[in-house]
Amino acid sequence: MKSPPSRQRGSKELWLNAAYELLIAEGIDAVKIMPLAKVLNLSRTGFYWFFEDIAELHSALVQRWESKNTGHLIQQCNLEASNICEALFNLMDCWLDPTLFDAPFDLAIRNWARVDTDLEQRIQDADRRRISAVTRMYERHAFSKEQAEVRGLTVIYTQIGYFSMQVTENSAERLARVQHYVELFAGVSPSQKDIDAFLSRHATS
Amino acid sequence: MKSPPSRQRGSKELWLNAAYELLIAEGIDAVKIMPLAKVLNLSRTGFYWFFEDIAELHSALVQRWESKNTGHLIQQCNLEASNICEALFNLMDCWLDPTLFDAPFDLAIRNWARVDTDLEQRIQDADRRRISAVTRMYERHAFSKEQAEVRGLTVIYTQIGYFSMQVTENSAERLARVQHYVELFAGVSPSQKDIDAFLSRHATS
DNA sequence: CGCTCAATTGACATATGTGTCAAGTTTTAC
DNA sequence: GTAAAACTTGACACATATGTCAATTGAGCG
Repeated sequence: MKSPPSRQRGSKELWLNAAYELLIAEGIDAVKIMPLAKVLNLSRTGFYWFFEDIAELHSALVQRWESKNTGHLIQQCNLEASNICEALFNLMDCWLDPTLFDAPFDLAIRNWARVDTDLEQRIQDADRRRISAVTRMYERHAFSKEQAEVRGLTVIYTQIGYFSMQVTENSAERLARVQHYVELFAGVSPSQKDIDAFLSRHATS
Repeated sequence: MKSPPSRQRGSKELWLNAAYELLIAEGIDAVKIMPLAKVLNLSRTGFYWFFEDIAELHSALVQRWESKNTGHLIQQCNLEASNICEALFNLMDCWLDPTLFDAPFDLAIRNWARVDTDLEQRIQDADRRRISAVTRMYERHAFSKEQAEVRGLTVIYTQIGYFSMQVTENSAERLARVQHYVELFAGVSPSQKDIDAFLSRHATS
């Protein structure tokens, strides 16, 4: 059995978390052992007790990403909804709830993939799964295959574009804007009932 | 007067062009003097004859970007159009004509800005100008201020998202898709006349 | 107490990057 | 033809990164 860890100073998680923070803040090129050691106040070489080399740290970061963002997005698309607006509001929850979707993480991984062929492949798989989930959502709400596809693509592009541009709106602005996005992507105005349900989900406590 | 240059091996443009290629291919962290020298088959130190230091090279890259992408996008928004679909088709020319909009360059600069505060400021200015141009385009075609704004934002986000995701469609697919984007962003189907005008502009010779 | 083993460390070897400088080599212009 | 301007170079000094290794620390246990 695992006894209470009562670890010494370092640990795999400690290094990994610091790497995650650096990746998000400055991109993969900043994720280097020496700066991490400085931040953690550990000796640089201690790193090698937990990881084979820097490649292993990098791949641990990718695993963390894979087991997070895409899953939640697809889950939101598959929630029960009685009309397209309600379904879109469910999806838009990802825009507003950081526990559902870690946008800075997604962005950082995406930028990294620009210089890493393997990772690019994995991203494109994830993107296909996301787009397909949104497209099927449209199809369930009586959109033609072609309409569903264009709207599925556009919704995902818009989300990535929004995050890529690092828009700084306060949450009230964003919340108000979402209703208009839903109208645009649905092609019809959402009912007051659906708007209210959405707003109450995101009410500031 | 300036006599015909008939340069020796190096030149400011030579280094700058190589830097531009590297920036696009691998991001700003790859734009370093040693690799550039290797590519150009020049000695590393020759660089310092043309540039003060690496910061000057970087700032030359930003200047090149500023004097290119945003201008053309705004220009396309301001073209005369008799309806919103025609106007959107004009804008979408930027998606299809690399001389109007250098998408990889835009992306590379955008990623770079994530770790450079000054540059981030300049990008956000450019984004504001782009969004405002699209918004005013909608307003000229009788959209309400609020509608125009949401649609202006969405069009720009979609464009950035599309390029960020490095979608690989062949030009026929993309051309077909554009018509559906126009329909979505206009809220009405484009006339056959407007479609034809658009298609003939982008006919493969 | 002192053994053991997980965790940590500093010294070493090596690679890649920046920037300076004095000494060269071409061109061009008179 | 020659002198000045335009350009190139290798040697040097220095900083930051990766990875190996043998020696050391220190917590817990018998």
